[in-house]
Amino acid sequence: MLSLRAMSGYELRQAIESSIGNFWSESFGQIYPTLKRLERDGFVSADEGGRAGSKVYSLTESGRERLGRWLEVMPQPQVPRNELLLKLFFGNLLPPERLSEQVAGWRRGLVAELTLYQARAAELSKRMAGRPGLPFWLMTLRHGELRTKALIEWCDETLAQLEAMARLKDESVFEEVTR
Amino acid sequence: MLSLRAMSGYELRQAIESSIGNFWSESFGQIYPTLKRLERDGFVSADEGGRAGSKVYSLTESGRERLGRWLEVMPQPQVPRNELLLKLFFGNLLPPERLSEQVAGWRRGLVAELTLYQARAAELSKRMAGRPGLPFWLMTLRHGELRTKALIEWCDETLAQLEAMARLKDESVFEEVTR
DNA sequence: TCCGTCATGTAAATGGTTACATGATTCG
DNA sequence: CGAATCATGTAACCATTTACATGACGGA
Repeated sequence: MLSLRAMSGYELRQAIESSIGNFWSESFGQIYPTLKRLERDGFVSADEGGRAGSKVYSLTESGRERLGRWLEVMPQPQVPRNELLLKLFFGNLLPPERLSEQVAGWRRGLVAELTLYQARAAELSKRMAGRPGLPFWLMTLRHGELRTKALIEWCDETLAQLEAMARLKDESVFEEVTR
Repeated sequence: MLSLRAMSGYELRQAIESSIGNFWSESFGQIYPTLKRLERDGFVSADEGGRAGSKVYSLTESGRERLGRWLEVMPQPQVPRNELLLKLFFGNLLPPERLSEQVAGWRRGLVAELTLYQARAAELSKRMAGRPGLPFWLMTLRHGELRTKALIEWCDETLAQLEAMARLKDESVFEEVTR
């Protein structure tokens, strides 16, 4: 983030939240100690900020070089954790309606996410036109868009199946009663 | 996992790896202390295993009830972390070819994942036919399939864009030389 | 003057992996 | 008999969040 512009720790967090918040996040408890460590190691330098006690950090040459080397390293796939899927895996221990609620709730979140991606892409294209980073920023948004669309599709498919299961269960109860 | 059958800590890990490994994982360093804690709290009980010193854990009634209550709680969305996207975000600091390599590498991993999902779904449907959990297990695999397909699509789109960028850069170099 | 935001930081707790140590059993 | 696998466990370390404490500054 400091490669884009010099910032305080506080601004850093806002910048992270508003630009890469969809796929990365950091808390103050991470940011401040890390800035100190980076300063100690000469990767960033601290200057007096506008107000008393505040500091503005900027990337040093050494830091920029280090960033470049880090960017070149292929990231290894991380272990995913998805609590909804974990619960769904044990779905037969729960009435289908309960599961439907959870999937539906998740779907609502995804739809909100999706509209956010699309709005942000439109806004960025205007506000940041000509900036060298723009194509890459749009790529990350597009990733979110495609991913979210696929997951919404999955929710719809899954909800339909769960509903069919619930209907089947009701029918068998009906048969039991009429038999 | 113990709701499916009684297991040792070692088997537990294998079971996790082979069934929900796509969206969850646990290490021995987590498993063994957790089993002790669960036994202390009465959620699981330990019996003598087949070999000396080994224990087979099973879920108690209290544990099954607790599991049921946990299943009902809606999971809150977790903060995602995607290192590839993080690097892509700062893509203008790197030659496009370097980025292409990374995206292509990721794509290879995704393709392998996808074939695994499809193979597993076919195998499960046969081997576990009639089991009450089967529909839910297939749902989690279907999630992986749709998600992975979307991400492969994104990779293709992104690779095309990166290539176009690289071509554009080469052209402008060519112009500089011929001018 | 008081509230909201800007701003920095630390301590405690949590969650999780990795490395290490140890030993039983099985199979070729 | 040696290697692979089954099996349990602990200690160190790393990453991360949350809660807390503190205070500056600007504007209503």
